[in-house]
Formats: sequence, C-alpha cells, structure tokens
Amino acid sequence: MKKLKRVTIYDIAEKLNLNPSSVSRALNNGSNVSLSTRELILKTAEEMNYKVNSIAANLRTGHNQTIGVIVPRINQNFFANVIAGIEEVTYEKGYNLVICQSNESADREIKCVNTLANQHVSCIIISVSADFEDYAHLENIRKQGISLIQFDRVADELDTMKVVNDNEKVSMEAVCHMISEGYQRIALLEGPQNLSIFRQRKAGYLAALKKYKLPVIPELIMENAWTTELGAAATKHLLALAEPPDAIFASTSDFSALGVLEVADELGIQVPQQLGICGYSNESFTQITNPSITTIEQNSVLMGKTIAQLYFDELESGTSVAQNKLVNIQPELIIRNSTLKLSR
Amino acid sequence: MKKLKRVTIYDIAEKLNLNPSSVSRALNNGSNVSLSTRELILKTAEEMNYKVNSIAANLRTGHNQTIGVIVPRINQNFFANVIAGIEEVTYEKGYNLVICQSNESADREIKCVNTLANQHVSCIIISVSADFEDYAHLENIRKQGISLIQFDRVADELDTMKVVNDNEKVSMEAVCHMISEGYQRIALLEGPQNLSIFRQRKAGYLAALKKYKLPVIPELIMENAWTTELGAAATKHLLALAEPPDAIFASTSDFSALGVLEVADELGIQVPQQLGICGYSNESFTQITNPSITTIEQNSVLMGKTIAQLYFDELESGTSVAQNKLVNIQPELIIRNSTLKLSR
DNA sequence: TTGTATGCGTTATCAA
DNA sequence: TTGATAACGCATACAA
Repeated sequence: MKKLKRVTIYDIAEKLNLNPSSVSRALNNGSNVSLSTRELILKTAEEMNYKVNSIAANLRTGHNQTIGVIVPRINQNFFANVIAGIEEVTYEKGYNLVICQSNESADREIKCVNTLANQHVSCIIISVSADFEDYAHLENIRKQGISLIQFDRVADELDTMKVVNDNEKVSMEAVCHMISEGYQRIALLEGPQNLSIFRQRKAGYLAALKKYKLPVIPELIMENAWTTELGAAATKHLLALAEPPDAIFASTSDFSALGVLEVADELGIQVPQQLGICGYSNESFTQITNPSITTIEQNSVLMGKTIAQLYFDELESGTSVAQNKLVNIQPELIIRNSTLKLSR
Repeated sequence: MKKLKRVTIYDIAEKLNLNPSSVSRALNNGSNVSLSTRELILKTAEEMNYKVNSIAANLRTGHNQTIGVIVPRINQNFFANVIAGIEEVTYEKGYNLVICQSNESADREIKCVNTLANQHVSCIIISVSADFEDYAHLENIRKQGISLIQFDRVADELDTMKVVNDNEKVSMEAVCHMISEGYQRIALLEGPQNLSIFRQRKAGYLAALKKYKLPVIPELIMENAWTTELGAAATKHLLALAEPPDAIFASTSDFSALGVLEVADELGIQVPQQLGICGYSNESFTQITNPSITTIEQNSVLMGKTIAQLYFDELESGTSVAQNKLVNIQPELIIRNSTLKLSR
C-alpha cells in the first residue's frame, strides 16, 4: 500500500553532485565540511523534505536513543505520574520512551521485556508485576548490555539500580501520628507480602507499635485489601470483632481507605472520633471526602524524574558506576481530618 | 562502556556450519527449511541466548511495528485511559507504542511529530495541543506514508481519521436533563473555543436552550474555566450577578465543577436545591463528593481500543480505505445528586 | 575539505 | 532444501 519512496541522503547528494558522506557530515555534527556546502546541504534537505531514518542511524551506530518502561497499568495515577516524570527528562535528552503494560501478569511482563530487548533499547525501567517468583527474564537483560532500573515495586534480590519510596519510614510516621492522636488499637490493611513495598509498609506499622510499646494483635492485620470493595469487606470484619480497632491504616491504597470510610458511614461510626483512617497515595479524592482522609503523598512525578536522571548520570559518567544503587524518594504524610481525634 | 557483543544469526550459522540465510528462514516463517535443521537452529539460538535485532530487521523490511502517540499530558485520567486502551490492542498485534507529551505546547508537539517521523513509525495517534493555528507539521506526516489518526481534540480541517466523543449530543442531553429538573438560568463554563471539543459542548448547551425556548444570556457564559481554581473564580463572579444562575454546566472538566461546588459550600448555597452542577469526565471523585456530581463518562478506554482497531482495520484492508473517517464514541450522562432538584 | 569504501544485522532474490 | 549475495540508509575510518 504505502510504497512512498522516502528522501535519503543519497538523493540529496545526487541532486547536489556531492557525496553522501558529505551530506551525512553536514547534517550531523557539521565538522569537516565547508560552511558554504553545509548551508547548501541543509537548505536542500529542508526543501526536499528530508527526514533522517533513525532506524538506519541506530543500526549503524549500534545505540538506540530509546528507553523502555514497563508498568503494571498505565492508567493508574501513580504510574501515570511516574511516566510523566520520566518523559520530562528523557525528552530533554532527546530520548524516546516505549511504554508497555504488564497488566500484573508474569507472562506479559516477560513478553514486554523481550520485545524491548529485541528493540535494543538502552535502558529498561520497570516496576515488577505482583505475581512473580523468578526473575530470570530480568537477569537476562543485563547480559545484553541493557541498563536496568527498578522502581517502586522492586525485586530486592536483583542487583540493579532501584528507586523507591521510603515506605517504612513514612508508614511508621503515619502510625505514630495516629497513636499520638490517642488511637490504641490500630488495624492494618496490608498488601501482598511478596512485594517489598508492602512488606516495608507493614514493617513501619510494626515499628510504630513497638516504639510506643503497643501489642501486635494478629487479628487486626488483614491481608490483601487492595480495592474499595476489599477494603470495605475487611472493615466489616474488623468492626465485628469482640474488640474492634479504633483506627485503620489502609496501607494498600486510598481506595481501600475509601472502603473503610464507606463502611463506617454505613454503620454510623464517627470518623475520626470513633475510628481513625489513614490511606496511601494521596489520590485527588482524599481531600474532598467527608471527612478528608489522611494519606501519604508519594511524590511520583519526582520519582520519575529521578529515575531518568539516574540513567543519564550513569551513562554520562561513562562507566557502569553503581549497578546496585538505592535511591529513596521521600514520601510525605498528609494529615487530614480522618485522623484528627484530639483536635476535634 | 557497554561493548557487549550480541549474538547474531551469523554466530549461530557459524556454530552450526550453516548459512545465515537459513538461520533467518528458520527463525522467521520456517518455510523452505527442513524440520530437522529448523529445530536444531531454534535450539541453538535459545542456548546462545539469541535475540533478534528488530532495528536491523526493520531497516531491511522497511516497516516498523511501532505506533507513536502524542498527548498533551500522560498523567491526565482521560489520556492515560485512552493510552491504556490503545496499548491493549497494539500489544495483541505485536506492535510497540512510543509515547510523547506535547505539554500543551505547539513547539513541543512539532518536535514530537518529527522524532516519530524520523523513527518511521507506521502510525501517529494524536490529540492536538490547545494553542494551534497551523497544522503543516501534521500535513507533512502523510506525505511520508505515515498514517495519522486524531482523537478527542481534533483539527477539523485536516483530512484524517478521527475518533471523538459525541460531545454535542451528550452536552445537550445534560442541559436538557437540568432543564427538566426545573433549572431555568443555566450558566456555562466553556473551554478554549479553538478546540472543537469545546465548541461542540457549547453547541450542545445552546441547542438545549433552544429546544426549550430559553434565552441565551451572554453574561452566564464564562470563558476558560479549566481548573478547580478557575471554576471557583468563575462561580464567584456568576453568583454575584444581579440575576445569578440557578445551575452551572462545567463543560470543561469535573475539576472546575468541583470548584463550583466548593464555592457553593463556602457561600452556604444548597446543591442541588438552589444550584445545580454538572461536570465533565466522570473523574473518580465525582461520586464521593457531597452531593455527588452529575457528569459525563467519556468511555476513554473504549476510545483507545477503537482508535487502535481503526488503524489495524485500515492496514489489513490493504488499501488506504477511508482517510477521512469519523468515529463517534458515545459518551454517557451520569446523573447524580448535584442536579436532582425535583427528586430531593 | 571532500570522496571512497565498508559494515551495522537482517531479509529477500537468485542460483545451486 | 540450502547457499551466496545484494540491499535497506546511514556513519565513519581512511584515502585523496
């Protein structure tokens, strides 16, 4: 169908009775070519509507100004923000971004990694899927000379650059805040423990209890309350206990915190007076619920910028600096009404 | 730094005392190669950890299984959803997605178009930037044999495939709904009128007034109320009028509708009894505000899928079918409490 | 400053 | 069924 013949440096050379190599030189660095011919070449290239064929150039030079990004879902606030941050930096550097969704599926993640490897991208930035045990596909990447940067959900055992939130510290801060507001029996909605981010959030929760010498009560720790619905279900269960919690830290997400709030409303339980709630991620809706929800801002755009910057730093430093390097992006506790028991 | 020599079909051929072309055949379609040697080749390729070099393959075949996407911002709900939809389809087809942000800047949009053109992507999917008058950069694309699909914010004058919401129809529906709930003086928060989506929404508003023979009152039509803050400012102005509106259609976004709601709260104005509010986009927060906000669901993921499907349809039909083709994705009016004057 | 020649890794055409 | 070879468009080392 589309057999349009594109303009090449050959065509330009022919038209000007020059050599393709001169055209190439003029178009690129401009070195070793007289000013007059250079201008002539540039002008004719423009006139003939010439566009470089980056594919050919990449094949020749062996490197590809492209970075691959693999995330579970593109249309999730946090990931969309990280990608936007990455893009901001890569754009400045003239790099392109190839985006893939793993859809939380191991199979798909492997396929994504492979296509990116085939494309010979110079770097793969990835937040791993939830259901993973074996990271051979990622080990393999490095053998092919492709940089690898993990973020957010990282596989600790892999020796790569990592950019993460300091989940533990901020989680501890959040729970300490709740304790200092007078909450005594704080429940935890936790995420899949094979992901380090959720292990860290739990660790922060435990550290806070320890600091204040509060007992760890296993029945107050609920697994896998990701969504609004699961958060609601967990809350119903918790509030039906003989000794129900007086606060809930929804460490999985603001969506599950929303589920908590909805159930509290349903049961006529006063928030924050009878039940404190803290979420995670600072979704836009947390500031307009009633009461507004205390949560954690992950600084996701900044995280994206940092990730990209890390790659270019490594690249420009010339040598494979610190393969195993951990960068912490400091998240912030955003205190809102849902945990302000004292002040109300 | 990274001078890893990658395994090529040459290496495989050498090892097996075969010819590179046989290896290529075995690896690709498998035609014209005996089963035994084919299996041998596949096995050794696996063992040697061979990965195709898609760059070389693309250069040779002349086509690139890559689609470029340009949006104003990646981290905006609507666009993130459209991209997710596109990705779902392109992934199935084995195509890659290169993503760029124009950041609402004309300059940047042109640069994005150019890099994608240089990469010889087979298709560019774009939602144009707000501040545009001249579309030469897009005209140019087609001259290079690259398909062009516009979505959402489209340049009418360009003869391309377009996928849009039926903004006018649903806007009319929304305003009719408000009128039938008893609102009489309905204000409009409108977006930049050089973008057709905003012209259409306004047209829907005007059509509804006309249908019910209500007068068009210029002082009730406010320009450029994009954000929560601008929506709030416009609302303050409107409510301070001698004859203030009894409803506001925030056709720009739910964020501006949120601004309206906040000001109403501030001034102690009852929603929906004294003031009706309708937003646009069905952001997740609209269902949990108090009252919940009537809005319009744009079916953005479906839109993304449709766009990608359109490209592959054109591709597979073999011939450049309908260059100028308009597909309407039906948005839906979501009626919530903020406009239910009668029922309350 | 310019031209010549070669190769990047593949696929496609032709011959064996 | 297999092998030899050219070509995709460009960049670069080297020669002129």
